[in-house]
Amino acid sequence: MHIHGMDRISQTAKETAQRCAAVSVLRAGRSVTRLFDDALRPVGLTIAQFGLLNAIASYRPDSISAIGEMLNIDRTTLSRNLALLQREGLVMLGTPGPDRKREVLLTVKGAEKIEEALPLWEAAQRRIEALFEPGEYDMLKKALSRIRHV
Amino acid sequence: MHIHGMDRISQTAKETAQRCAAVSVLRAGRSVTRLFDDALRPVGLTIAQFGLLNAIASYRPDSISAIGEMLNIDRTTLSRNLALLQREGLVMLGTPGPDRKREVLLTVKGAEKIEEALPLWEAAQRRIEALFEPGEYDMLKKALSRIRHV
DNA sequence: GGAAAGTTGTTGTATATACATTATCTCGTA
DNA sequence: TACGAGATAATGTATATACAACAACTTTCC
Repeated sequence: MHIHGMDRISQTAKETAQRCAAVSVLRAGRSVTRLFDDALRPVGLTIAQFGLLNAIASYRPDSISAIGEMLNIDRTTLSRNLALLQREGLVMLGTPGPDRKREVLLTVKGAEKIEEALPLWEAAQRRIEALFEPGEYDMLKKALSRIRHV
Repeated sequence: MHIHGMDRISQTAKETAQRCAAVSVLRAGRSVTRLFDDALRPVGLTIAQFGLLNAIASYRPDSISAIGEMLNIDRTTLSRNLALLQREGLVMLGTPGPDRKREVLLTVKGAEKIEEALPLWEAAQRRIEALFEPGEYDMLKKALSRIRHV
């Protein structure tokens, strides 16, 4: 096919942009972030914070690094994100053991915050799921999980 | 099924974490970001910057906001990201017209940077595509694009 | 036993992201 | 014509993210 009004670099750039996995995933990431952040704003949580609280509630991690492996987040990022949640009284960080690990615990206030946020999260989550046919959403999650383990 | 050693909130939290679209997408996003950032480090670009340069090369946007619509990025974010690329001499921002729009142009140095980065990007991109069967990757992109337009 | 290597967490720095607000301009309309 | 609505960009502020470097501890291996 002949290409009109477009020089070579522009054409290559267009193909790159269309093909790039990072462009696709990150663009969708900004959309979901906006959707869930908007939904959770009334309870004063971002979706990142809600996800972090849920990870802690799920697994009672015995170290900060353990959360990092679950969520694929760098320890140094978590160090700061947890400091914020601690400041808000939603989590407690145990004193470092002899191996320097710090247990991470949900406070009562943190558990209540999750409960409070849950229906707001559910509404947003349904908006996403409604975009897909049955089974399709699970396939998407499987595909994303494959990327995660690259 | 009976649940062992797990209280109610922990069980709910686990289900939430498994189901949450934001957790899936953002976790994959951190992985791809790391993969591409590592790949592009030798040429001094992040994948966000490479994506932005490619968008500019593709469409010669007549305003900052126009890039935002393409990439689903807030104008205020772009304002700062572009200032950085301008500082590096990779893009030029036109002087605001009477309607306050600023054209965004790739410099020669910017075009060269894209060329230089392209093989590094290609290698990383192939690593992602290799995770999927033929056609599967396209389905993933379609699914993500549906989320993008939520 | 002791040095090297690995693990864990923190801090300095830089980039990415978006909301709220502000400044400036255009345009439609009363 | 003036005025308000909308578009456009910049800036203040806050969160999210990760790499480099560091401190402190454990483990491994000679």
